[in-house]
Parts: sequence; C-alpha cells; structure tokens
Amino acid sequence: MAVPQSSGSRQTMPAQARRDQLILATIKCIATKGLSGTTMADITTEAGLSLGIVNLHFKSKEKLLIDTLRYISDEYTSGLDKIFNDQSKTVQEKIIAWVGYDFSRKITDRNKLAVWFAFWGETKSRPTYLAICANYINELAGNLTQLFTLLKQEGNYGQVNPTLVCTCYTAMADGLWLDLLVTPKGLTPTQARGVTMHYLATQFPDHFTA
Amino acid sequence: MAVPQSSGSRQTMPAQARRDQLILATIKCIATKGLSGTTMADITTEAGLSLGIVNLHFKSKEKLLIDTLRYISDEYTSGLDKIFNDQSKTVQEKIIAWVGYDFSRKITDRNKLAVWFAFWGETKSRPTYLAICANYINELAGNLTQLFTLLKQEGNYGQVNPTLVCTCYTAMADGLWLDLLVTPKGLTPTQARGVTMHYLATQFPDHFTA
DNA sequence: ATAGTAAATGAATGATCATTCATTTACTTG
DNA sequence: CAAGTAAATGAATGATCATTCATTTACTAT
Repeated sequence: MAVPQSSGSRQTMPAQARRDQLILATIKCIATKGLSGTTMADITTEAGLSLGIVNLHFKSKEKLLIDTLRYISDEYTSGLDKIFNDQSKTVQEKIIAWVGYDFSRKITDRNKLAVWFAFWGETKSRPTYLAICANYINELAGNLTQLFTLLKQEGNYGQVNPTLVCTCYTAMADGLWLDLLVTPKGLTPTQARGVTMHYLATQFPDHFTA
Repeated sequence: MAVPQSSGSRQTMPAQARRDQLILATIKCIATKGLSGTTMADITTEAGLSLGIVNLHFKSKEKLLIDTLRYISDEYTSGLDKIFNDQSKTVQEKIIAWVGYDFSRKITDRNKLAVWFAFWGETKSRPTYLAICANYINELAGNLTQLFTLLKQEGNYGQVNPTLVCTCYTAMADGLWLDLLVTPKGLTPTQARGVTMHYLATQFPDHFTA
C-alpha cells in the first residue's frame, strides 16, 4: 500500500509561517469561543497541529495572546499609515480613504472585531494589553488630527476644532464597530461608513456629503 | 472573655441583600481581575463571605455572571426610562438629561464600564449575553429616536434624520465610554459629554450649544 | 547514503478552580 | 426556652487545562 508519503502525517514549516498560522487560528477561536473560552487544545486543533506546538513557537499561551493582539494592531495601523503617507492623495482624498479603510471588509471582519473587543474588555486588569493599544491610538490620533487641521486651512473652516473632530470621529468609529459586532443584522459596514460621513459633512460641508 | 457575640463571626442576611452584595463584589472583581480572571474565591473573599455562598444564592458562577450583567443593564435602562417618562420635562430638557445621565458619575464609573466591555467582548460567543444586551438596546434606541423626532418638529429642522442622529449619538457614547475606560487620563466624563453636545449642536443648533 | 540538527508530537504531570455537601451557626415560632 | 428551619461555612472532590519533555519524524550538509 504505497501512499504518497511526502505530504503525509507530519509537516514542517518555517517558524514565521507557523507563528502566523497559529495567530490566525487564535483569532478564529477567540471569535467563536471567547477569550476566556479558548484553550490551547482549541487553538492547536483549529490549526490542525499538535498540542505542544504553541509552547514551541511562543513560550506560553499568554505570549501567543499578546502576539495576536499585536498582529491585529499592526495590521490596522500599517493600513492607515500607508494612506497617511501616500503622496499622490490630497488631504480630502486621504480622509475619504481613511474612512473607507475603517469600514472596509478587512477591518470590519467580525472575527477580528471580536478579538479587538475581547482584549479591550480585559484592558483594565491587564496593563500589557493596554500598553499595546495605547501606543497606536496616540499615533493615529495625531495623524488624523493633522489631516483635519490641513483641511480646515484649505477650506477656511474657521469654526472647526480639529482635535475635537478627531475625538468625535474616533469614538464614533469605535461605537459603530461595536454595533457591527453585536448586532450584525442592524447595520452594514457601508451604512456605518455613511454615519461617519454624515458627521464629517457637518464639519466640512464643502468637502464631504452625507 | 465576653466578646460582643451578636455581630460575631457569622452574619445572616435576607436573600436579596446577599445577592446584591455578591453582585457588587463581582463587579469589583471583574474590574480588577478581568472576566476570565475572576474566580469564585475572588468574589467571595471580596464580599467577605465563604466559598459556598455563591452556589447557595445563585445556582452557579455562570448564573451569577448573567445576573451581574442584568443588574448593570437594568440600572442603566431604568435611569433613562425615568427621564423619558418625566412629564415635567420638555423634549429639549429630556435630551439634555439623557446626555447628562450617560456621562454621569454613576454610569461612567470605571468598574462598571469594565464590566460592560468585558461582557461585550464575549458577546459573539455567548448568545445569552447578547440577548440581555439586545433587549434594552432596541427599547432605548426607540425612545431616543422619538425624542429627536419631536425636537425636529418643534424646531422645523427639515434636514434632520432622527434615526441617523440616534445611531450616531449612540455609537459616539459607546466609543467615548471605551475611551473613559482605557485612557482615563485622556478624557474626563465632562469632556466626553461636551463631545456629544458638540454633535447634537450641529443637528439642532437652536436647542443645543457646543 | 549518513550523521546531525531542527521541528513536531501527544501522553503524562501538576496546578487551578467550580462545585458539592456534611457540619455548624443563627434565626423563628410556639 | 426548646425544637425546628433557614443560612452559611469550608474541606474534599473531580474536572479542566496549560505546560513539559521523551520520542518520533522531517530536513540539511557532508
């Protein structure tokens, strides 16, 4: 009984690929079983690997969880950084792209949203989680405020307070993500995007429409 | 050695008072140790009682957690219902009171915010949690939309879309609560309230100021 | 080919924790 | 005050789960 043995019972992979594979499995598990409900066995089964693999590539479950949060954080911020630094876009176009990204399929994926809120829910008791989140929050707020400041100058919007608009937009996006997570049938990502555009139109009526 | 024995080593209480005591202890534990990190021993120690007490008054840990979520939910909705049904207030006053309540000390208490987000973070994997939240969300959204509809008529705000304003306000409040939870030094409850008033002023400029 | 190295496995271990229940203590009623 | 009932206790139990590591398997270099 000669069975193709090469891709047989056991597979080897470069470490980085394995790590990513395990992180993706972790995201799926957190989404379906909750942060407190996912076990090592869940994660390794989801990845189709053996129980010991996590402690081989990460040192512990806790480190895997932290790297999962970092993975999602980095993915999000790198997308926005790319938009912010895109020389070919006007300020107006950058803001539109920013909003588009915030409510894109990639970001509003309910599995990833579940991971975000799972970690945020534990933030108060886990300084490590908070540190990871706090980092990117400040950087992004600075960038977005800068865009609003530039648009204010361009459009002579004398009454606009860029910092306030940034806080307001960011809070709204967070709240809409929560909506998309908990009541997915109540609001589509496109509608959520429309809600934020409606707000931006109140501040920059010559540049955005509701 | 006659020691005052009456308030001695063991205390008895009516069942309802004990239940409330345990729920309050649970809120504190979730805030300090996280939802996944709080054990029965943590809760009963926090309450100053013995290990078996939870299974006496609630049937299980899970039921205690669910009743804790319900407790917070009920407290929040009953406060808003009182405002909504207050015959002595005008529509404008009701909305101002609503916003005031949303960012009052009682509601922005970080321990309670931590509990909210802890449960929301598990919502996707726990239909029971979702059901409790979904209930009150719809009722409140209906009430708030109704207030905005009335104000639209009163003030001849032809362009205003009450449903949209309700969605927008609600999302903003959720996002600002998250802010207050994770970066308590970045924003005070009063400032958060100011952010929402700023938005409402864009929709109803004759009734609210930023 | 062969030896040597790196990756992967999963049964066994030990720690943590929810739950149980026999016992103790406090309240109530007649 | 005595008997009976309800409340509270916490040591013991058993289940769950992260972690370990001896063994097996796959890759690499000579």
